[in-house]
Amino acid sequence: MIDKGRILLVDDEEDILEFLSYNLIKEGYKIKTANNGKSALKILEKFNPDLIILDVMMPEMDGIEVCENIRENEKNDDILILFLTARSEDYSELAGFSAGADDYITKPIKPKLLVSRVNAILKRKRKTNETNSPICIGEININKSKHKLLYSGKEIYLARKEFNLLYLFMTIPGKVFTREEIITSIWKDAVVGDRTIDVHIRKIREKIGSNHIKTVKGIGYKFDI
Amino acid sequence: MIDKGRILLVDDEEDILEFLSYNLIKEGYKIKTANNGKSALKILEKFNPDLIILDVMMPEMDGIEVCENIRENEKNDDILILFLTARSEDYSELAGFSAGADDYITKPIKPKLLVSRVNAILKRKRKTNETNSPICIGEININKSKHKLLYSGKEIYLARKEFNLLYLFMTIPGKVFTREEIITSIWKDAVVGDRTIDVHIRKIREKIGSNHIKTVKGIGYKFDI
DNA sequence: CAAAATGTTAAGTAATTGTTAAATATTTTA
DNA sequence: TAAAATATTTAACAATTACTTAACATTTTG
Repeated sequence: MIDKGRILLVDDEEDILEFLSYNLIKEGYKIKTANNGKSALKILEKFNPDLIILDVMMPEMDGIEVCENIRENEKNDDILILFLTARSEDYSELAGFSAGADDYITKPIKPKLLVSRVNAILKRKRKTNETNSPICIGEININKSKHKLLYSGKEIYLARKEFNLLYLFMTIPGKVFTREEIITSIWKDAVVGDRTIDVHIRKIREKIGSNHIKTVKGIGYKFDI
Repeated sequence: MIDKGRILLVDDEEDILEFLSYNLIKEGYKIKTANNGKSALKILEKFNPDLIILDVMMPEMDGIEVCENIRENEKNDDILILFLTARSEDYSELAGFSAGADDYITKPIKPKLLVSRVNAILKRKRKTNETNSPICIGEININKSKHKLLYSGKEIYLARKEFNLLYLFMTIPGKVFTREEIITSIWKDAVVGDRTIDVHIRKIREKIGSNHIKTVKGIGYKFDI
């Protein structure tokens, strides 16, 4: 069967893990399970799931906390998180979303609903990943999903921030991205010093030459062939 | 009826031109037609279409060639190109995209599909243009989001204030902008000396010639072709 | 022609970006 | 997990570019 996606299930109740596993394996998903937040975080390192289904109510570390932990690491930006919540715990919807969840399902879980929800959310993910499809401009070929940059056919390694910057510029060649736009898009409104962007730009230029990323003084930077 | 957009149709078969015209006019588009590549390029200069629908198979100059010709001129960056191709000519998809096409439709053409495709592609265009759509007047083409000024096809760099000034004038060609209007729009009520505007105007004139920005003594400045 | 408005220049000032190297964080490796 | 290797950010300073001003010239208008 084709690889429909990888899902990590996190719940303290073994029954629920089994129930979820059963239904999702039947659909063709690759499943791993964890019965607490800590082991979830551990499995996460190796398993590289597309989606994590997380019970909100767990002893020790609850789902919200686990979610925040996951979201802290930028590396996990692409992982979807779906909460399981009892119908009564209404608050969890809010808390969950602000912690970085992408969707939630209320217990009791109906198999059909679960499956269709999971299908939908992963389908959406595949779609947005497609938009992250490789961009080829002139001699420069950049592939986000593979984190790979080819310059005149040979591979050049860019660190993550460098890569994301260059990729951003290349999504709309010629457009001048203001510093503000860059910050909100790459740093998600984190506060970084004034020269941080410049330093990254410098490093990119060091690697691909200084002709492609142009400075528009007073406005921002843009990519040009 | 509102102006939904301007489309240039290029095909060597009169039947198809009529068929396309009929369906697109009904949708509210302004149409011009050409039955070969050469005349298409000629019409292009005056008509300034949003979209060109181009038959791949034409005698003399084929669609790919016409497309490349159009794309050669940077001024036409914003024009969308849609290919008409027979289902068998699979290669044309690839060749077309690499020549700079934005989409393609296979013959035989179904009216509904055609219309929905055209609507979609032009809707997308309007959306991306809405923010800072490029303005093209005579030989002058100014694109705010790219911070780019083309004069007779070649790029001229303007500093930020110069650029904003020229862009402001070009948003309403012919309108006289008073000094007060200019100040509030460009300087956001900062206090600047009496000659500041003049100096910027002078620099713009130095770069694009002194015919386009005209002084209206006692009132302000305006853009004219 | 005189007053008012605008044009021109060069120089001073301000603002923005580039460049380092070192300090922190993070990730990988052993 | 500790050490090593990478990545990211900061801070100080240099370099560059943009902007404004002021003094004077020129043009326009009544």
